[in-house]
Amino acid sequence: MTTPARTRFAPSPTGYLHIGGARTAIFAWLYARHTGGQFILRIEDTDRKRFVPDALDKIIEGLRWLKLDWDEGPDVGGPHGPYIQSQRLAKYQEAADRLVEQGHAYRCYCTPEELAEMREKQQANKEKIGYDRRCRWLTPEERAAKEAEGRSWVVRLAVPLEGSVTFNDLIRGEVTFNNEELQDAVLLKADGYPTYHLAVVVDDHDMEITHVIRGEEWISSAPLHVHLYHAFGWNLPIFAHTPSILKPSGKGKISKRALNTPDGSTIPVMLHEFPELGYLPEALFNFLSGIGWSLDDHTEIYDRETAIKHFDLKDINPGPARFPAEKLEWMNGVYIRMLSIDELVQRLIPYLSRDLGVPEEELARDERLRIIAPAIQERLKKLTDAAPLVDFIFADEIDIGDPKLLVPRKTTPEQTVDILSNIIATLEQVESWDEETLERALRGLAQEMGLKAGQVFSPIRQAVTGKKVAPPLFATLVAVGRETALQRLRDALARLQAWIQSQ
RNA sequence: GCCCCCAUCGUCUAGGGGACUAGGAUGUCAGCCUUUCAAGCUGAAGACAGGGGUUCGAAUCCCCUUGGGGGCGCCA
Repeated sequence: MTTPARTRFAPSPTGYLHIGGARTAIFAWLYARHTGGQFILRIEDTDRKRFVPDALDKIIEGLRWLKLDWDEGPDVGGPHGPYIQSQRLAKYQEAADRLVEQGHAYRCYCTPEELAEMREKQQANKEKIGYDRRCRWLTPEERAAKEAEGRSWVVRLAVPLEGSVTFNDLIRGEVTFNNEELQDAVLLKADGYPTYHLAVVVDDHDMEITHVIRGEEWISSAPLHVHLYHAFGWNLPIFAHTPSILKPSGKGKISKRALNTPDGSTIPVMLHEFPELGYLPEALFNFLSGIGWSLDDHTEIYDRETAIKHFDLKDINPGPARFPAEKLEWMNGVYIRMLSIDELVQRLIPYLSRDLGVPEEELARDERLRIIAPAIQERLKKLTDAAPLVDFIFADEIDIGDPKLLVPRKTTPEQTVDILSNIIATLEQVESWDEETLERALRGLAQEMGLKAGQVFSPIRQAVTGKKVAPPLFATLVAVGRETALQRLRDALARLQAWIQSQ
């Protein structure tokens, strides 16, 4: 067994959590659980301008829905709290002061306007863009003058001017940057809030994080963090930069809003959208864990216990991956089919209630739903697919549409009148209303009339469900019930006759 | 523009010098099953980006090219 790891997921409430972030969270969670360590949730809310009020709730809801539990976090507490960065400001300020005192950082008095001007000039002259470190070289007198002016300031890291930094990434191996490429990044903003760079390093150290697992967009700021760890005199954690998930088109990484797939359908990208769209959390978990990582060379469907057992950060494939949307549809269907009937019904109820306008308690009591459930189970890719498959059961009246739809292929309307009459007669006399009896009776009728089974079945389907495509016929009839089914057949017959007359 | 990361079937992946005539899955196509639609079963097509090395031997190691991704904010 590996030594217990402390990993964390640190979302920022500046927006909702997308599946790329959710996948990183899954990896961090899996590794903590695999090593028997702890998983920590930390909120990085140091950007006061971009704060989105309900983002945090949505993020937490989503993580809980995925059943990622954390051992320490804003809502559960822990020995290293608080776990919300805006409540830890004093720590960052102290840390920044310390760096300034020791000469690892300095106060910069440049205004945003001055910096913008500088960048413009750099662009115009095709120079390298970046802070020119003008405040790094200020003499004590100049500094005193700026302070006396009452100018506000930020704290910047005094990055080494020469040499290079190398750090080890568990997924990618050694990564080296020349110090010349690095910026004197801002650590503490004028409003007293830390930037990401200061806050992560201070918190990860403070919270004893052993493995920093985050998206690959952070890889280019990792050298900054390494310098910060050195400046503080702290040991480096182990880094693991997760590959990003690209749009299905492969153009750019996944961002906000639903995505268009090549076949014209759309897929959601925000974690909180998945529940309402009928995806199962265990399916999404399995699916997301399989992007950039695989259990072995042949297993696709596995539960989280199995994933925990086999997971290792070093097995993550470093290459970016497109979002394989079709595979999720398939996998969600697999998970739906693995549900017991009781569980399927339970999970279906909220969706049917929402889409059909029937109260949940009523659906829970309605045995017709339980009867039809086995018949629709293998037809569902998402829980939301159920409503259009069963709506006829709960409808007061069926719109059969064009009466011609009652007429099977290779059959005339007149013959269909005959067929329907016989069906009604047969069903009126059937001794019991169960699938087996109905099938025997209706197949017998077809044979008697010298018809193919489909010629008898399809008018029934159309009359009872109003659809060309519906769940298997006998289960459908049983679910609808004898009286309703017969009534719908009689209505259909009447409409067909009326239509023939009018021709 | 500069820096960093990456590169196996359309897509997600297995592979970490000989076990590779490159495995699985999805998607596609065909057949079977069949009352519609599914599901299921069977089968087919389908990849080591290109070029140089290293080696007896390279999908696997090195270099270059190409292509993709990311970063270059008082945003995370």
